[in-house]
Amino acid sequence: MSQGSYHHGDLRAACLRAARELLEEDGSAGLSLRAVARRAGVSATAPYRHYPDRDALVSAVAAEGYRELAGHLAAAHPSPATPDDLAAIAVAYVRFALDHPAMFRVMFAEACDPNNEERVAATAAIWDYVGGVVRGVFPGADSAALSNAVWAVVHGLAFLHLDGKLDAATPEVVTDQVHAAVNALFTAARTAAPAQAEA
Amino acid sequence: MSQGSYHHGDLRAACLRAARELLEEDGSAGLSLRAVARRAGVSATAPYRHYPDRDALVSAVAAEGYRELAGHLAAAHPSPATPDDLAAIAVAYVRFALDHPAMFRVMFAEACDPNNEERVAATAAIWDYVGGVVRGVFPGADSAALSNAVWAVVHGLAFLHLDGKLDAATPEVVTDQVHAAVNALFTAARTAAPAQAEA
DNA sequence: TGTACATCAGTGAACGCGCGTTCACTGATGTAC
DNA sequence: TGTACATCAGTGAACGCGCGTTCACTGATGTAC
Repeated sequence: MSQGSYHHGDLRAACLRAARELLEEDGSAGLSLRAVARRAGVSATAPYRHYPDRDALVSAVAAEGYRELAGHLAAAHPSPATPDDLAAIAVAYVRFALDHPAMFRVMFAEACDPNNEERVAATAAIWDYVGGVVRGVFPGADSAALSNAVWAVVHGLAFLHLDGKLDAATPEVVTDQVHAAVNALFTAARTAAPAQAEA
Repeated sequence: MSQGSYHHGDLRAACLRAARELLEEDGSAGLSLRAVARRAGVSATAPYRHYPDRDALVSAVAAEGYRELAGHLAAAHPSPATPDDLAAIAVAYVRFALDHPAMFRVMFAEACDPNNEERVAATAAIWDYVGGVVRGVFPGADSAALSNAVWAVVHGLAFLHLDGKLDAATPEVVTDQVHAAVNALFTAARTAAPAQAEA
């Protein structure tokens, strides 16, 4: 009973749901407390019972997004061990971004205040996850640097597709591009300039 | 005389300058036509002489950013031929993002309408530039896929640093991390899982 | 060189809008006796 | 079981704000004769 069925039923959850819908429909510009209240069928000030201010609601949306992304990645491959497995996870990451574009932006764009514990924890969790994958796929590598690099590749692909800088006409095209990009990266080094190849 | 010294002198340029200052000071939330006019010392409606609406001004800022980024990259290394040269360009890309965070976001974030010719052309120019670098450093590779991958790495590193997901305490730290990430990527493949290494 | 005129950059008042947030309130729910 | 009360989720009016944009205007500049 602690957070269910009072007057409205569960306004806290309803606000979150409304916020995500607005986000997907109108982008982050459309995400206002008043619009959320309107969509939840409630007075403009009702959400203040559950969120101290607008930022709190936005952070809650971001937190939910982080949890979903983590689940989505874990589901893509249970125990990745090869570059191909890694590519599958990369595809899942990019697909998540394209499936929830506005939420993905909320998760990773400027409103991110470094003081919000939930966000810091979520970021750390992603980093740890990527680190684990990298250590599994490339044992013995400089895992910190490589984790950054791998995260950057998938994150960059996600944003470039999201922003229309790369062709994202169909999910299949995106999947192929992500696969191709990751594979290209890991085969390029083998044919790299002699200066490094002989080192 | 076509676009200099009329009443104000050159309000068009003054608006652009004011817009960039506001962007760096308050983020994109602070970028309003009224604020631009205020900062340029001019009435709220004066900018309409030079920009039909707010979007036009924002697009002009983005276009300027693209031009500067291109120049910055070209200056980082005149004729890149090795992975190290490529790393130097990666550093330049990330540094540009951190030096002009709000403008970088304007250039690459959601407001990007696919119909704006200036933006499409700028994107194509960056892609071509990266493609040229990649072909120089990795002759014989799948240059389209690898170009996407390389752009994604630098773009991802830029955004992750920008959003505080990676440590960006000092320029030196960032430089080192970018170098490390790029190097890790191009050495990882050589120690990659056998499944691919033997293919 | 001097005057009349056209151009058009910049003005200032006004519009309607949606926003975040406050406040005192109402009325349904759960609880103590 | 029934009544009195406390709690607190949701209400609705109101606030001040800055925004984008319109409109008729003013007045400095450049140009034609």
